[in-house]
Amino acid sequence: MEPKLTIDEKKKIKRSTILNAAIKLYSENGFAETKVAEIAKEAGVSFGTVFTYFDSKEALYESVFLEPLEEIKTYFIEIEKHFKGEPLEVVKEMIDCHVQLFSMRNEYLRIIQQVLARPDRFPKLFNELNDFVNGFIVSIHPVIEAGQRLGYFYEEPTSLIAKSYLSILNGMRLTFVDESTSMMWKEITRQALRLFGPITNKG
Amino acid sequence: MEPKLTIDEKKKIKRSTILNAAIKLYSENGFAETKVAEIAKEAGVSFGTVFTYFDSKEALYESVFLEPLEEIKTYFIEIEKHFKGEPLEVVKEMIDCHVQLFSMRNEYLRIIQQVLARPDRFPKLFNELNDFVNGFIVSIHPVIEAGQRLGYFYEEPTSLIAKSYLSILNGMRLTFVDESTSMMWKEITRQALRLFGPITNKG
Amino acid sequence: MEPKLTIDEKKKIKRSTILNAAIKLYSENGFAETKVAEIAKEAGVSFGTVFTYFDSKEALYESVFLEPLEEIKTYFIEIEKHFKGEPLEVVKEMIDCHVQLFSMRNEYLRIIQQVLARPDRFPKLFNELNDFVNGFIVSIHPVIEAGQRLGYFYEEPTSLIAKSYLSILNGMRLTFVDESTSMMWKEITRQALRLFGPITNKG
Amino acid sequence: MEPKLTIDEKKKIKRSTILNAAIKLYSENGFAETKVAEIAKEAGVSFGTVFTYFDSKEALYESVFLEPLEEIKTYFIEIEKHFKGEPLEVVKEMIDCHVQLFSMRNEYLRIIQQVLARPDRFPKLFNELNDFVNGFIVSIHPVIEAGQRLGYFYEEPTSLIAKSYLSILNGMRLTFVDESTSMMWKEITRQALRLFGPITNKG
DNA sequence: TATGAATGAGTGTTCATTCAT
DNA sequence: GATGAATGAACACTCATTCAT
Repeated sequence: MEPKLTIDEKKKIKRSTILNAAIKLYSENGFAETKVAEIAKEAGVSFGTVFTYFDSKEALYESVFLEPLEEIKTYFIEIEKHFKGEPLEVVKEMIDCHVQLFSMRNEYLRIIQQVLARPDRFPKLFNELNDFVNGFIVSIHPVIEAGQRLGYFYEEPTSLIAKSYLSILNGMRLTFVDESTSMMWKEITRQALRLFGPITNKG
Repeated sequence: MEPKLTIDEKKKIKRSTILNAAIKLYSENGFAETKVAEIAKEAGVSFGTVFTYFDSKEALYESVFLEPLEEIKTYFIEIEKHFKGEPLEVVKEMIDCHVQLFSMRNEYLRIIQQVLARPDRFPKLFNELNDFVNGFIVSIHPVIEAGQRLGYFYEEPTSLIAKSYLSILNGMRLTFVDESTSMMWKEITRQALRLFGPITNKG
Repeated sequence: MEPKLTIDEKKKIKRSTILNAAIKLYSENGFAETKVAEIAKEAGVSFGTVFTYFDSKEALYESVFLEPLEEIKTYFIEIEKHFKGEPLEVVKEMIDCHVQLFSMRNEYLRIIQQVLARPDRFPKLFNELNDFVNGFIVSIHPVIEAGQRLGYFYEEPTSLIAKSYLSILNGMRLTFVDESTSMMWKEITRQALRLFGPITNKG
Repeated sequence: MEPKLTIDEKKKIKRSTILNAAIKLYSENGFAETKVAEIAKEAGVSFGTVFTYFDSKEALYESVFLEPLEEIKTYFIEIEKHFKGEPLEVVKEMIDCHVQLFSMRNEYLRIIQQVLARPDRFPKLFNELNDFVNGFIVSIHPVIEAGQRLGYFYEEPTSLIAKSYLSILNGMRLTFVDESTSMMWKEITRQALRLFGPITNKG
C-alpha cells in the first residue's frame, strides 16, 4: 500500500527535495558557480520546476540560507531553555551541542561562510547573521555572568567571550575541512571551553 | 627630475598594480563574480593588458593567492627566527604579530577564506594552505613543548593547540568583519592566548 | 487546416534549418570566418538556439560535413546498384550522375574542399574523405576491369583511373566556379569519360 | 670573410624570409587561422617587423599569393616559348613541367585553392586567377588547334580541353594530398594527356 | 503543474594593429 | 629599422529566465 499524500504534502516534499539539492550544490560550488540546471538534476526535476517553487536563483539561495538558520538559531538563542544546571555545565553542554551541530551541518556552514565572506553581495542575509550573533551575545550573557560570579570564567566582557567562541566555531570549520573523527571534536570542545575559563584537568 | 625607470621596472610596477587591483576585487566579489574588465579598470589599464601580464583570469587568481602567501608564511614558519625569549613571550609576540597581520591584510584573508570554502574548486591553492598549516604545526611544536615543560601551557597535543589557534584567527576574520578598533584586537589577542594556557590576569 | 507537427518533428525541422544555413555560410566564408551569430540569423533563430541543437561551432561544422556525405556516398559506393548495363554505359551514367550531383551540391562541395585543404585542422573529417575515396576505388574496380576486358578502357591500374576521375570532378568545381550552363556539364562529362577510355565520337 | 651585403640586399632577404614563412603558415592554416605572431616567429623576427615590410595581414596574404603566381604564370602563358616541337610533344612536355611544378609547389597550391574556394572574400586575387586561366586558354589554343589538325587531339573546343586540363591539375592536388611518389606523377601525366587526345600505348 | 526549447545579455579571451622606446 | 607592450573590437559560448505546450 503506497502512502496517500495530499497534493499539498507532495508539493512540500518536492520543494524540500529541491532545497536540499540546492544546499548541497551551493555549498560545494558557491552561488555564482552553481547552475540552476544542476540543482534541478540533483533534485531529479526539470529545471523549469525549480522556478515553480522558487522565484529565482537568488530567492532559492535566500531560502537555502534562511530556513536552516531558523532551526540552528534555537540552539544559540534559547540557551537556558536547552541547557540546564550550573553555568559551567550549561556552557559545556552548549559547546558539545554546537560542535556536534557544526560537524553535522557541514554543508550548511559553508553557505554561512559564503555569506560572511560577501557582506556587500548578500546584505540581507548578512544582517540576519549579525542579528544572530547579537542574539547569541545577549542570550549567553547571563550564563557567563553567573559563571564569572562563581569564579569559573574569566573576567572579560561577556560579548568578547561570546564572539571569540563564535570565532573558533566558525574557524574550525575552515581549518579542519577534512578531519572529522569524533576524537577531534571532543578535543575541540575542550579548547572552546578554554575561551570561557581555565580548564586544566583533562577530560 | 623625473625618475628614470627601466622597462623591466615599469613592467614590474604595472604587474603589481594589476595584482593589487585583483586582490581588492577578488576579495570583495569572489572569483566568479569578479570580471576581468573590472580589474583592468581598477588598475587603470585596458583589459587586454591584464592578459599581457597574466595568462588567464584563473592564473591571475592563483598569483593573487600565492604571492602574498609567501610573505605571510615567514611569520608562521620561521617563528623562532622572528620571536625570541621565553615560550610565553614568544607566543604572546607571535599572536600580536599575527592578529595585526590579519587585521591589516583584511582583503587577502577573504581570498584565503574563499579558497578554504572551495577545496574542490581550487585544489592546488587549497593544498598550499594545507602545507602552510602543517608547516606552522611543526614550527610551533618546540615552542609549545617548552612552555608545557615550564608549566605555562596546557598539556594538550601541540597540534591541537596550533589548530585551534589557527581556527580562532581565521574565525575572527569571519565573525568580526566590520569591527576593527585596536581595543578589540588587544582583547582578541588575550583570548587567543588562552588556547595555549590559562591566563587569568588582565593585560 | 494547419499541419499538426509533433514536437520531435518540429525539432527535426529546426535542426535542419540551422544545418542548411550553416552549409550555406560555411561554404561561403569558411569555418573560421563564419560567425555563429550569422548562421543563427540566416536560419532565423537566436544564436542561443544554435547551441541547443549543436554542441559547438566545431560540432556544427562536423555535422555539416558528415551528414550530406552519407547521402552522396551512396552514389559513389553502391555503383553497381545504381547503374546497370555494359561497363561503358555504367560509367557514362555514373559520370552523368556525379557531374549533376556536383553541379547541384555546389555549396557542399566547397566544404569538402575546405576539409581537403586542411587535413591537419580537420583530421577526423579528412579521414572520412580518405575512406570515401578508397571505398570508391574498390567499388569501381570491377566495372573498370570489365571494361578493360572488353577493350573499351585503358589498360591502367583501376585505382589510377578512379583517382584521376575524382581529381577532375573535384578540380572542375574549383576551376569552373561561376559557369554552370547545362552545355558545359555535358562537355565535362565527355572529358571525364576520356580518363577511362578513348572516346572519339562526339555526343 | 663574411659576405658584405648592402642594406637594400639585407632588406630584400628579410622580406623574403617573412614571405616564405607566410606561405608555409597560410597554406597550412588558411588566412583567418594564421596569426601574424606565428609568421613572425617562423621567420625569426619580431611581429612588429612584419608590419615594417607589409602593411597588414591582408597585404601580406596578397603578396604571398601574387608574387609566386608571376613565376608560375610563365609556364602557363608563354607555352610556345618554353616548349618546342610537334604539338603532341609540346603538350607532353608542358604537362610534365606543370605536374612537376605542382608537386614541388605544394604549399603555394593550397593558397590557390583557398582563393578559389573564397571568390567573394578575395575578389582581387580571384580575378588574377581568372585572368590566369583565360591567359592559358588563349596561349594553349594554337597548340591544340595544330594538334587537332594533325589528328592527334580530340575535336573539342580548345577552351574545354584547356579547362578540363586545369581541372585535373587542380583536383589532383586535392585528391592526392599525401601521395607523392614519382611513379604516381608519371601516371598522372599520362591521364592528363588523355584529356587532349587518345593515348593508348603505355609510356 | 511540469517541462525544456528559445532567448540574448554578459564575459573570458584572442589577436591585428599601433606606437613609444 | 626593430621591438613588443598596450589597446579594444570581435566572437564563442554560458546560463538564468520565460513561456508555449
